[in-house]
Amino acid sequence: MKDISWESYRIFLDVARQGGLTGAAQAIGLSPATVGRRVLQLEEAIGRALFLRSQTGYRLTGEGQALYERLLGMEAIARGVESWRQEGQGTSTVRVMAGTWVTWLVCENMSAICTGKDPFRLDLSVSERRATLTHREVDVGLRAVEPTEPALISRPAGDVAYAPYRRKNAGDALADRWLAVSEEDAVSAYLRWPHERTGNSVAVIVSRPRSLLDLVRSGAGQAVLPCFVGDLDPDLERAGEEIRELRHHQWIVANSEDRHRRDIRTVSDRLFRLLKSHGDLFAGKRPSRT
Amino acid sequence: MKDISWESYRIFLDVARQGGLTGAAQAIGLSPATVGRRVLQLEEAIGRALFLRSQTGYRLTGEGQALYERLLGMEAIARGVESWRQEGQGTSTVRVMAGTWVTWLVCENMSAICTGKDPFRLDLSVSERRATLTHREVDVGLRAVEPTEPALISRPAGDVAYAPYRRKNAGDALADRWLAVSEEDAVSAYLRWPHERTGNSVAVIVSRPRSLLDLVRSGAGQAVLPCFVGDLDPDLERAGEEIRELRHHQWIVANSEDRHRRDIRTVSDRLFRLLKSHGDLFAGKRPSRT
DNA sequence: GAAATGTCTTTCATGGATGAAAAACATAGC
DNA sequence: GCTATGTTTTTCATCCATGAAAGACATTTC
Repeated sequence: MKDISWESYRIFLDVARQGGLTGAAQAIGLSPATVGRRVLQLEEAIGRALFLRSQTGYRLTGEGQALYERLLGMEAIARGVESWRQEGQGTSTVRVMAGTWVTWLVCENMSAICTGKDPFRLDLSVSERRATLTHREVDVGLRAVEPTEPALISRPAGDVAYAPYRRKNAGDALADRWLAVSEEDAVSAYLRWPHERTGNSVAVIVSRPRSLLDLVRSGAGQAVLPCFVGDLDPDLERAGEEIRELRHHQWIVANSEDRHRRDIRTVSDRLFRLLKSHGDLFAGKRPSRT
Repeated sequence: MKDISWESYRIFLDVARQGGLTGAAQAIGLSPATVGRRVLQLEEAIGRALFLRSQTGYRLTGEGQALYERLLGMEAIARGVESWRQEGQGTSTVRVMAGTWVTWLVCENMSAICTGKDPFRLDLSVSERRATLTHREVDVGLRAVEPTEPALISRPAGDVAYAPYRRKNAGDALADRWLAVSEEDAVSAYLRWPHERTGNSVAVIVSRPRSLLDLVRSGAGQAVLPCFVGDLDPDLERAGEEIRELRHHQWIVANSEDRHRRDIRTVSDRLFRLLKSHGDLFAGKRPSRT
C-alpha cells in the first residue's frame, strides 16, 4: 500500500487554516489548481471526505477536523526543526509555551523579555495542555507540575494562587452565577473547579479562558481566576477567599540539550525574573496597587 | 524563503534508518537516484551536512543525528494518522507504548493480548520516556505517574517494586560491581539509582536496560531490576531488600476520545488483566514459582 | 437585476522530477 | 590478486506534476 506523502499533510494544514485553496496556494507557493489536486489525492488516500467544498471556500468536515488536530503535532515539530535550522544562520527564534494568563502577563511586559535589540525572535504559543519539550516543539515551557524527564531542566518559579472574582460593587447578586469554560476545554484544575464544586450553577460557558476575564469585567458573573490576573485588574474584586486546593507551584522548563543556546538561556532567565518580580502577586498576597 | 518539503523529512528518516539509499528507496518506493537527490536537496536547504557518504552506505553525522531525533516525533504522529485512517477500513492497528520490562512481559504473554483471531494488529513500541498520548502517537500507554490531562483516561494497574539482583550462588564477590545504563539513557528513577546511590562503583555500563538482565544472568555483577523480572528468572536471586524509594504505581492510559474504539478498549482491558494477574509479582511479594 | 469580485475547477502545454541503465567504486570471498 | 556483489553516482529519455488561463459558479455591491 502506497504511503501518504507527508507533503500533502502540510498542504492540508494550510488549506484548513486558510479556509480555501487560494489562500493556501499563496502560503505554500503553489497554484490553487495544484493545491486542489493534492487535497483530492489526500482524500482519496485517506478514504474520507475532509472538506466541504463550496464556491466560497473549503470547510473542514468532522473527520477533517480530527485529522487537523492530529497533524498540528507534526507541524509543531516541523517548526522546531525550522528554528534548529536557523541556529547556524544568525537569526534565531525562541519558542515559548505558556498558559493563557502567563502569556497575557508576558505580552503586557514584552519589553522585559524581548526587545528590538535582541538577536532573536520570540514565538509565543498559548496552550493549556502540557508542551512536549522532549520532542522539541518548543524551547521553553511553563508548567504546573515538575517534570520527571531527566532530559529537561526545570527551575521553580514560585506559587500560583487562585480565587473567585467579580466586578467591583456588583454585590451578592452574582453569588451563584458562575462563569466557566466548557468541560472539554477545562484542562486545568482551576478551569474544572466551577464544574466540580459549584453544583450546576454555571451560568455562562465560553471556550477560551481569556473570555472569562472579559465576562467578569462586564459583570456577567463570577469566575475563578489566578490572583495575579484578578488582583491586577482595578475593576475587579475578590468574591471570596483564595481557593487553597488550586494553589500550585510553577516551573520554567527547557530541554537540557539546549543549555548552551544563549538566546534560550536569555529568554529563560528573563522569564524567571519577570515571574519572580511578580511573585507576591502570583502567590495571592494582594500588594496594594492601582 | 522556500520551506522545506515535509516529504524530504520522511525520505531522510528512511535513509537514516536503512543506512543507505538503496534500502530507503525500496522502503519508500522511489529509485536510489531520486532518493540521493532529495537528500542532497535537504542538506542544501538545511545548510548542514547530514550524512557521511561512502560507497558502502550513508551514516548520520552529529547534526544528522540531531535532526533524526527531532523527526522521530513527526513520524510517530504520522503513524497515528495512518492507524486512524485504517479504522474505517476493517483492519486496525492498536499502538501500545510501554517500558522495556512491561514490553518484555507482554511479549512473553502475547497470546493474552492479541491472537490471530483478533481483528486488529498490535504495534508495540518500547520507550522509557513518556508517550504523548495527547498527540495520538500511541493509543494505549503505560505510565508510572498518573496523567493530569483530562483528555486522557487512566486506570490504576497496581504497584511496581524494585530490588537488586545477582546470579544465584554468586556469593558476595559482586557486592560492589553494579551494572547500569549510561547516564544519558537513565530516564527512569530505577535506572538512575545506581548512579546516585552506589558511589561510583558502577562496573559496567550499557545503553539498553534490556542488557542489564543479560549481564546479571552472566554473572557480571548486580543490577536494579523490577521484581517481576528478577523474581521470575530462576537463575537470579535478590542481592538485597526491595528498594522502597523506587516503588511506584502504574497506570494504563488511553485517549478518552478513543473510548468508543472497540479494539483499543479490548487491548486496554486485556493489558489490565495481564498486569492484575501478575499483581503480586509486580509488587515484589515473591510468590513461589519455578 | 446587472455588474463586479471572489471563489473553485478544468484544460492544456511545458519543464522539472523521475527511473532505467550504465559507470564508478568499495568490500568481501576465495 | 581477481571476481562477485553490493554500494553510490551519473547520464539521458520520458512522463507526470505543475502553472497559466479560461470556464463555471456563488456572493456581494451598486
